[in-house]
Amino acid sequence: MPRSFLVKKHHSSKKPNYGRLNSETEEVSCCTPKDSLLHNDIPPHHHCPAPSPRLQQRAQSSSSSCSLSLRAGRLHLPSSPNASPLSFLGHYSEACSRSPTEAYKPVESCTKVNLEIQHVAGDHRRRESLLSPSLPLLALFPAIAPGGQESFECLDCHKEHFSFSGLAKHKQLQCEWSSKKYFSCKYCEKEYDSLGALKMHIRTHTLPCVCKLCGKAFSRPWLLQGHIRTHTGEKPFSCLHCSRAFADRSNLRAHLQTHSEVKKYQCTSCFKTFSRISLLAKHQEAGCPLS
DNA sequence: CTGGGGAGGGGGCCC
DNA sequence: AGGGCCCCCTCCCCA
Repeated sequence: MPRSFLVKKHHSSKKPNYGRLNSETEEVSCCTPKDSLLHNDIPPHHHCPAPSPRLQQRAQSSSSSCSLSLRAGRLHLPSSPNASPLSFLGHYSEACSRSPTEAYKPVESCTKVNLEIQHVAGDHRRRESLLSPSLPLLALFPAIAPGGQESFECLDCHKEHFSFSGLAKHKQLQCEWSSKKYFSCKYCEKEYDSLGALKMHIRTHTLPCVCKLCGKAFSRPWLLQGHIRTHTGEKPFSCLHCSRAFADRSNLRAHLQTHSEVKKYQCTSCFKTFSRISLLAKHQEAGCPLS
């Protein structure tokens, strides 16, 4: 049943880091733009698919640093336990020396590439703890501006900076995109701006509350409670105007509308009122005679 | 077709 | 952070 009207929409295609959250009690995920790149755009298997649409879009959009970032994700970078994020600057020139086609060519071990990136991610996270909010990994790769000067692009808002510290400060204090976190559901496309909201949503997939009487599963305990009332016949919500009682408060509220001469929902054309918005919608869809 | 009841689901808020 | 509750909503069914 579609409930999309209740879901917050973000103009973001962020995807979660499920590996990180699988260690938690529920399979939920948090991702920043950085995480998205680390864990989704660079595939952790051996078949290196084409660059993701997001990266392709960025690569085509203009910035040389974006282009580099894409290549770096496909390059077979040597492992070094002491590698810092900036050690990848050395690979920058290697990447630029290759043609785009070559740079995108699948390498022998994408897993190793992925591990390298993960290593940088770990290093990056240490840096991140000092420069919170997060710094995207790929922002650590400089581009060469037309004048020959290195520039560092914020991959969230695409603003360029001429020093790493400038970029860091921007990410920490100015970039609105970087300060936002998105939490995406692994079972569907919905995104939330808080972990709690996502956990709540994921319960609608996992349905942890099971009725002992009929086995039907629900997302929340109080939904199960309401369902159990259908077995017991309990109706704790009574109408003050008549003798009717209801098992559900919402249904009592809807019922109370029937006692009101002026219903809550009114047609703006004929001014007829309806007890439910769905009835008003039906009225308008059927074609209000005065509209 | 309309109105209403029953059942269930969603996010948000509060504690 | 998690549970309980609230409010709003939809869908199905029936009179």
